[in-house]
Amino acid sequence: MESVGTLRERKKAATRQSLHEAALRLAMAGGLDDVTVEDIADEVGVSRRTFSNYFANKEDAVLYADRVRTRTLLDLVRARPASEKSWQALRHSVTGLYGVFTPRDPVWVAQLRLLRRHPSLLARQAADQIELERELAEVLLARGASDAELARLMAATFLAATRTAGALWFESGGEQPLPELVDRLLDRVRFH
Amino acid sequence: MESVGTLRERKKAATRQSLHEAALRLAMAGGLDDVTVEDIADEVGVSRRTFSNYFANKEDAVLYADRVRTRTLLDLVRARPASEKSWQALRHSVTGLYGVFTPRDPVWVAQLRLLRRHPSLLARQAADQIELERELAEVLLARGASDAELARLMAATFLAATRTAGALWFESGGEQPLPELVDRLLDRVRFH
DNA sequence: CACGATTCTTGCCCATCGTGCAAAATTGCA
DNA sequence: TGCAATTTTGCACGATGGGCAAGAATCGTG
Repeated sequence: MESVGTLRERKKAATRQSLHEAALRLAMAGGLDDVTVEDIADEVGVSRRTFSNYFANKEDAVLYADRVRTRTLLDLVRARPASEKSWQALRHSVTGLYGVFTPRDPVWVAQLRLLRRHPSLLARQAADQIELERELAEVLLARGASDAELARLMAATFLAATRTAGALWFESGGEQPLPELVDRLLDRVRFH
Repeated sequence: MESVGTLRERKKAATRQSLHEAALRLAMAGGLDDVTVEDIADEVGVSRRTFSNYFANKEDAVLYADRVRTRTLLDLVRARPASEKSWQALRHSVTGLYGVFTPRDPVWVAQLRLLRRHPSLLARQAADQIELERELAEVLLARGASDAELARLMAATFLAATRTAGALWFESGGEQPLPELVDRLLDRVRFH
């Protein structure tokens, strides 16, 4: 199971992943505030300075998987048939996302709980989303959305809706399947 | 023009406002990164430690007016006649908001430019919005929204749309009036 | 394989930050 | 006016992010 890329690249990827996992693990265990950057670096066997070469701060490290998932979403949208309307493409893509990353993964659940509770994580996550919003709008436009304004509005609304679904799902203790919740919320919004 | 409250309260409010204005002014002038908390405190004639008694960090200080505006929005929504549907109440409230805070205020424009550019401000602003989202949903529900899920979805969508309108308005260099843009975007969204 | 060129890691340093704490200053109230 | 409550300030401390340069690891090529 040799991954692609040169040894250097693979090592960097491994280190980044390790740092992310360590950050997540430690934050889940003791609470984000009680974890220092140094703790995370030590856990991985790397210097504090090296941590900074990979992530700007612990929040970024914790949310790394989120950003990866984000990239995947963009790819999924790009891969949808051009005949599909924008909103439909988004709905199908997010369904595909939940296929790739099993929503029942306990780590993911725990992370979500953490996110809901910690303001500084919420802030970073929201900032990431705003950046994503732009890219998503571009993709929609390239796919043939009627106008730039609508593309931006749809991207923003889509992300707001999925985020809300996540919030509701977490608050409800995960009783109803997340994919259904997401789908239902997205279905309640219309554009014209 | 004696404001309400005891002298202490008025002084605190004045200090807070001064710190906010100083933070905004300095950040607009030299860029947020080149402004230290100490700079802001000095500008107001107060100690660094006192700054911390009012704001957690410079971003919070810069965005203080935003949070005030946010409060106003909540009040406006609460004040709408109960007969109005949720979405209409939101649309009318935001119109009222732009009546209170003149959208052509150059300070507000400059702040918006700043916000669009600076990641750490985006992050804080987004975090504030998420908190607002919750309260807004509560208000909608209290006003008679059909269900909690819809209330949350509407609150999130509404904020996403207004934020998008602001972004588009800024990017277009403010050529079309912001209120119109907001109204048009909000009009393009429907729920059921 | 060898070796120069890249790229990554580390340690050191420093300005800044957020905050607990206690003393000093200011304001409220009787 | 004088005591109580609140606010401001200085001090100290651990933590942070990032510039810089030396050392280590990896790469590509001959």
